[in-house]
Amino acid sequence: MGNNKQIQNVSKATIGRLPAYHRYLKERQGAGEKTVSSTAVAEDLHLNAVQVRKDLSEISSVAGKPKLGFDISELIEDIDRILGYDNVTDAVIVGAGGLGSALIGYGGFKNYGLNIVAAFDNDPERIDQVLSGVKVFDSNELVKLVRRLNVLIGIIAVPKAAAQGVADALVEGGVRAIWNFAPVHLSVPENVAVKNEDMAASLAILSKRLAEILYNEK
Amino acid sequence: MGNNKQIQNVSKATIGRLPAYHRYLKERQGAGEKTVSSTAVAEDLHLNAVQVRKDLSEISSVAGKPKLGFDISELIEDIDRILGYDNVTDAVIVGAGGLGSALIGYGGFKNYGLNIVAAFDNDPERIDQVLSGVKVFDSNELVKLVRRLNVLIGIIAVPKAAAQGVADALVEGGVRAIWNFAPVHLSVPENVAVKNEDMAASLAILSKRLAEILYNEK
DNA sequence: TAGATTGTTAATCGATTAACAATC
DNA sequence: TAGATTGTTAATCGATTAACAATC
Repeated sequence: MGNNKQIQNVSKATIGRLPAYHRYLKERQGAGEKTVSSTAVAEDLHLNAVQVRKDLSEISSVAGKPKLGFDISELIEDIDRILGYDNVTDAVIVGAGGLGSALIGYGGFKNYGLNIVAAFDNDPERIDQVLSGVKVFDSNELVKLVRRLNVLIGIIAVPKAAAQGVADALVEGGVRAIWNFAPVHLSVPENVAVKNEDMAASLAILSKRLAEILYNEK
Repeated sequence: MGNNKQIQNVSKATIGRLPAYHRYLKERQGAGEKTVSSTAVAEDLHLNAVQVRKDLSEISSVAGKPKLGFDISELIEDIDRILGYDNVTDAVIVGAGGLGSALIGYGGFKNYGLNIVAAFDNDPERIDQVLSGVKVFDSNELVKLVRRLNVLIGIIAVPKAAAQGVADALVEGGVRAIWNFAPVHLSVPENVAVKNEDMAASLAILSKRLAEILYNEK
């Protein structure tokens, strides 16, 4: 019942699935549906039905109804609130090269509650450019600007040799969460969250599955 | 003992950590070290020492020596072999826009055993371009070309509306593993592996940790 | 030798899945 | 009403962590 479900209470595994539910629910809503059953969600997303039922009942502020299922717009609101999609958070990105500019250009992060307010680079050719509406500043200004803008999230998209230095600067500027696209382990204080986007790890897992598949049909 | 450790026997969680070990070991090797203890690895990568010891003993073809630790170059070779970093696999990428060209330009995948041999796009402005040495072909040629090149891995970096169609074409061409950067669930036959690079899910998990940190010091 | 570090067994933890009664 | 679908408890699974004897 209560309307105060908090992100803290929801398991990490469930949180990781919420974006997929959100996309799916938006899609069904767009198709004019009003309710959805966990059975249907499970089938379409290729998940276990019990898992979906548990996830949805855990996050839903309104109980599902036997025979009917869950109210789609209620669920969407709940996920919006839990993941903070409704109140956008500011972030900065460091590194305006290939990956950095792709991330800036993607633009879709706004839908996920993330608003990139500034980019940083130390290449004079990139400084002062405006990429997809985001201005590139000199890395020297990072600490000062991050502090002034009161930004809590930093995205690292620099070559690996530079990543730790950037992390240090972000922390010094007051950032409390770092999304790291550089293939290195970052050392940060305990009270700063780091999420590594480790492409090599993803690729390793995909290769493992591929190897299994090929092996099984040998 | 035996030199035939296979990727199949190693747990998924361990596989996911191997790339980080690999990077770390390369670094120590570069610094002139010959052996390394799991205690040291654990400390530097902020992992649990028992976990590291278990991972390393699981993958190492040569047992670690009490007091000394593991032989660095042996470990590197073992990981190379398990993850297939030693025998490069060909892949194609579909979508040569912002993210696609960033991935192509990254180039570092070769170190991870992945060689991008062709790109596809349906935008006439992009077709026939050569990005970082990779030629962009017309998407119409995808099935034919993938089949002819005998490529087993496909990378999807197209807008979400196009992703399922691309997946179908890749499968038709004979691809057995798909690395999907589009924010959609793909339906593929059972004997095709899919690894979703779900940025929204990563971001959700990072936001959760940030929320916890801020909550705890409220 | 002494002790740092290994390998392995057992305990714990978190997440998934199975089973089933409750109910719209 | 009948039955599809929920919510919840218990069983299972995989992964992590703790404990400790073996050993270079």
